[in-house]
Amino acid sequence: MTQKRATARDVAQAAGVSKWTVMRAFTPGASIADDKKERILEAAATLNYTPNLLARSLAKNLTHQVAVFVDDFANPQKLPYLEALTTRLQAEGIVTMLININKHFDHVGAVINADQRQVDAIVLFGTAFRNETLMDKRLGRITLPLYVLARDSQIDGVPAVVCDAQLALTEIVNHLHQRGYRRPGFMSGAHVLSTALRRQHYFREFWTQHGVSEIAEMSADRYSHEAGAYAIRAYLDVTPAEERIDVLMCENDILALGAMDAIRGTYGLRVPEDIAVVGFDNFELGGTPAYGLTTYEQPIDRMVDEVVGMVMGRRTAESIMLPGRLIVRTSA
Amino acid sequence: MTQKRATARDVAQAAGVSKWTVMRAFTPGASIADDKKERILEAAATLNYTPNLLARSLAKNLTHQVAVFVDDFANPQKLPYLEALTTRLQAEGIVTMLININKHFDHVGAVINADQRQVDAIVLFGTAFRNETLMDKRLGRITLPLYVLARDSQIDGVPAVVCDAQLALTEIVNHLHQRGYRRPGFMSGAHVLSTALRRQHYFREFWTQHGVSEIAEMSADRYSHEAGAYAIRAYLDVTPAEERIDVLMCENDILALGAMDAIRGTYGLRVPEDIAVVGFDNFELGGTPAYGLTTYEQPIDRMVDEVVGMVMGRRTAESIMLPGRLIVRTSA
DNA sequence: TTGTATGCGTTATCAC
DNA sequence: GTGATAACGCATACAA
Repeated sequence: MTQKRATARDVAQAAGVSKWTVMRAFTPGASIADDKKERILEAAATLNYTPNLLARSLAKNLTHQVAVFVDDFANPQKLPYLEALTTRLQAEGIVTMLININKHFDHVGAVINADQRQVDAIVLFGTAFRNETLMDKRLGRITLPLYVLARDSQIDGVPAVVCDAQLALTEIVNHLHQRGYRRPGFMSGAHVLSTALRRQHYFREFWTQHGVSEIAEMSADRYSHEAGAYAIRAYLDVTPAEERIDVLMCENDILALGAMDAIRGTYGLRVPEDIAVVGFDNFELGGTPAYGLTTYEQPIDRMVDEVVGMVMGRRTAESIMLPGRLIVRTSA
Repeated sequence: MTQKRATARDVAQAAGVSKWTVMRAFTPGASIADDKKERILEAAATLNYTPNLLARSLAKNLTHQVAVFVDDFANPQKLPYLEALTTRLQAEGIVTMLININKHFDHVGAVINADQRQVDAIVLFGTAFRNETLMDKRLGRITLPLYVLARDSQIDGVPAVVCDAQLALTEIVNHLHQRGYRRPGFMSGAHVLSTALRRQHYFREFWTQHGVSEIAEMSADRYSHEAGAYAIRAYLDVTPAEERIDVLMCENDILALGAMDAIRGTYGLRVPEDIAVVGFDNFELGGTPAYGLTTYEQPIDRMVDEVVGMVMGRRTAESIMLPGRLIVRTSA
C-alpha cells in the first residue's frame, strides 16, 4: 500500500489554491488570508500532509542534522552524555546522527560522508582525531564546523569543551595530600585518549608542588574493568610490599573499580588502608557500598550546553574548560 | 570562507563535458568513455567534488537513514546494542539517527519528524510503544517500516526481535531448582517495559511446573542500582526472617547489583547462602569478584543482525526470538 | 494577499 | 557514449 506522501501540490489542488499559498500556510510569519489558511490546513489534515524536511533542507542548504562521532562504546559514561546531547539538540529541532568510528569506518571517511549528507556540524565526542587527520588529501579544505566534546582538541582552530583537568587534579591531589598519602601511582587507559585528557600530566605536576616527585605509572590498554585489574596486578606482582604506592589514581572509574577488585581480591589488601583508590567520572556503580569510590564528577550538562550553544552559533566558538566536582567517599 | 561546495555542473565545466556525463563518472555501472571518465575524476579531485547525498536522497526517494528510538539511557546495556547497530548499519551504508524519546519528545512527534525527514525505517529499541500510540490522529496511516528491538512488539504487524524469554527463564529456573532453591522472589523494573519483557511471566510459569506456586514479588520503579536496593529493602523490612525468599531473580543486572548490595550491606546477609541472586543481561561489572552475578546473556549481535536484515529487506519481516546463554557464577 | 518563474543537486528517461 | 528534458518537493524573489 506504500501510498505516496501528499505534497504541497496535492493540498493546493484539494484546497483550490496554488501550491505556494499552501507553503505560506505552513510558514509561521507568512501573509495569507485567514479563511484560506484554514481551508488549507483542513485539506492538509485530511490528506495527511506534512512538509518534506528533506526537500526543505536541499532548498535551504540547512539540514538541522548534527553528526556525533563516538569511538569507544565500552565506557558507560558515554550514555549520560548522549542523553544530554540528544535532549538538547532535539530541543533545538536538530537530530543527531550517531557515527561509530572504528577500523571499518575511520574519521576521514566519516567526515566525508557527513559532509556529503550536508550535516550542519560535527561533534567529535571523546574521539581521537589528530591534526594530521585533517591534512588527509581526501578531505581537501573541509569547511564543516567541528567541535570537540570531553577531550582536548589537538586540531588548530577547532574548539573543545572539556572538564577542567587542571582544577580537577588540584582538588584531587590536595585531598589526597591532606589525607596523608605520599606515595602516589597513576593508571592511564587507552593511549590516544590518555594524553589528550591531561590528567596524568596535572597529577604529576601537583604532586611535585607538594614535594613528591616519584610517581608510579601503570597503563591499561583499554578503559575496562578487566584492563584495570590487569594493570594493577602487573604492578603489584613485581613490586615489593615496602615499595608499594599508598594511593592509586585511575584515569576513570571503570579502571578504578577493576583495580580495587584486584587489590582486594587477588592480593587480600585493603582499600583504602593499604592502597587508596581514586577514579574519575562518577560512574553510578562506584557509589555503591561495595566500592565507595572517591571520584570526580564531570559537569556533563553544562559541557553539553556549551557545545550545543556553539553549534547553534549562539556562543562564540572557542575552547572552554568547565569545573567539575570532587566526590569524596570511602576509597580515598 | 565557507566557500560553496562544488557541484556536478562545476566539474562538468572544468572537464568540458555536460553535467550528466559527470554523474555517469560517479555511477558504478554507467557507460562512459574511459578517457572522459578519467578527465572528469581528475577535475572532481581538484575541485574537491563529491556527490551531494541529500540531493540524491530527494531524487531517489531513499535516504539511507534509519531512526533508532531510545527512551532509557540509564541502562548501560544500551551501549553494546548501539555499537552493534551503528556498526552493522554503517556497513550497509546507512546512518543511524539517534532519537531520544522523553517527555519533551514523545513517540508520535518523533515518528512524524522521522517521517518528514524521509528516513527509510524506524527501529524502536527497547522503547515502550503501544498500539494506541499508532492510532493517534496525528499519525494518519503511517507507512514507514517499523521494527522493534529487544522488546516484545505490542503493535499489530510490527515485527520484534527479542531474546527468547521463555527459553531463558526455563534455563534459569531449572538451574535454580537444581541448586535446591524453593522460595523464589522476582523483582521487576519500570512497569511499561516490564510486562513486555515477559520475564516475570515465565519465571512464575516454570516455578509452577516445579510445584512452587508462591512467588514473592517486588518492583523497582526504574532500572537502577538504587531502585533495586530500595525494592529489596522494602521487602526485607516487612518480612520475618523465617518467611524470606531464598533466591531472588531481578529483571536485569543493575537491579540485581543493587539488591545484592542491600542484602549484604544493609542486612548483613550472605549471597548466595542466605539469599541467592540472579540477574539478566550480563553487564560487565556483574562478572567482577565483588559480585559474581549469575545472569543470562542476550545474543546482541545476532539480534541486531536480524533487525538490520529486515531493514535491508533481506529477511522477511516477522517477529523472532533468539536464544541467549545462561552464565553461572557465584551468586546463585 | 496571491500567483509565477527559477533554483537547490541529483536521478530517470529519452533522443541523438 | 553523450546531451537534453523532466522530475523530486520545497524556498526565494518578484510580479500581479
